[in-house]
Amino acid sequence: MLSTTFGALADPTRLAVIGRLSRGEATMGELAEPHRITPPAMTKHVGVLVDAGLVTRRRVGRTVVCTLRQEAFTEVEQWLGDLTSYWNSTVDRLEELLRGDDDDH
Amino acid sequence: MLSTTFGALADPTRLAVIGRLSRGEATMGELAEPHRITPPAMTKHVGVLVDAGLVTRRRVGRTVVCTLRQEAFTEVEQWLGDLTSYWNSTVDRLEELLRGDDDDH
DNA sequence: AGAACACTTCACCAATTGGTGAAGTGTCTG
DNA sequence: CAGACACTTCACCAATTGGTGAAGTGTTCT
Repeated sequence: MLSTTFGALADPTRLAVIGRLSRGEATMGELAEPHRITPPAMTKHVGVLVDAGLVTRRRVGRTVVCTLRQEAFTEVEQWLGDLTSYWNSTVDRLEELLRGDDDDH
Repeated sequence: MLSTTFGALADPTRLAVIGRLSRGEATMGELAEPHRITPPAMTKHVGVLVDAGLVTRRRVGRTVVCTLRQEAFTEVEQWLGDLTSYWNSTVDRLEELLRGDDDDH
């Protein structure tokens, strides 16, 4: 569900993790490092992102490497696109009309 | 904060409210009607959306009319744009390389 | 084999969230 | 002015969330 995706993004730490992962893969330790946070807390945060389908985890040696699943963001893009395209086709036109910017009529 | 915005969108009822308001203004009653939910619950949901800056409320007679604040979504658009533009400029190129689709080099 | 490392799982806690019914506030209608 | 109407505020509740320290798991290093 889309609300689950937004729920996963509804936390500054997790948003920062997404930002970090958008620059490339990272281990749990690398993700935790900039945030004054304990390992269990980061495990939970990444768990939320994995459950929402935004991130994948795999074991590499004794580390765990996390990767962003770009496909998961297409749903959000779609939703936002639908929302804003509607405005562009109706509200903006109406505003133009109200302002009198009706040159092309 | 962006995480607050996502937090406001992290609920199916509130997502439906946003969808409804994208088609035009609506009263609290109109917003509550399709969701088997009590008035206090809808007051809370809309309150969350107002606090996040996504919606404005104004009294009209004895009803309360809600309106979407489109500007609030530009922050999300910006964030999503940054995220995906990065993939388009690097990851896709890398994948092309790995697949051997390097015709234009 | 034993120690160090990089997490994860396991209680556990305080704060927040989504819901409720009951009572309160402001507005229109007869 | 009395009642109906459209909410909102007020406790209150159960479930979820974000955090912790302590103990457990799997991997590498010596």
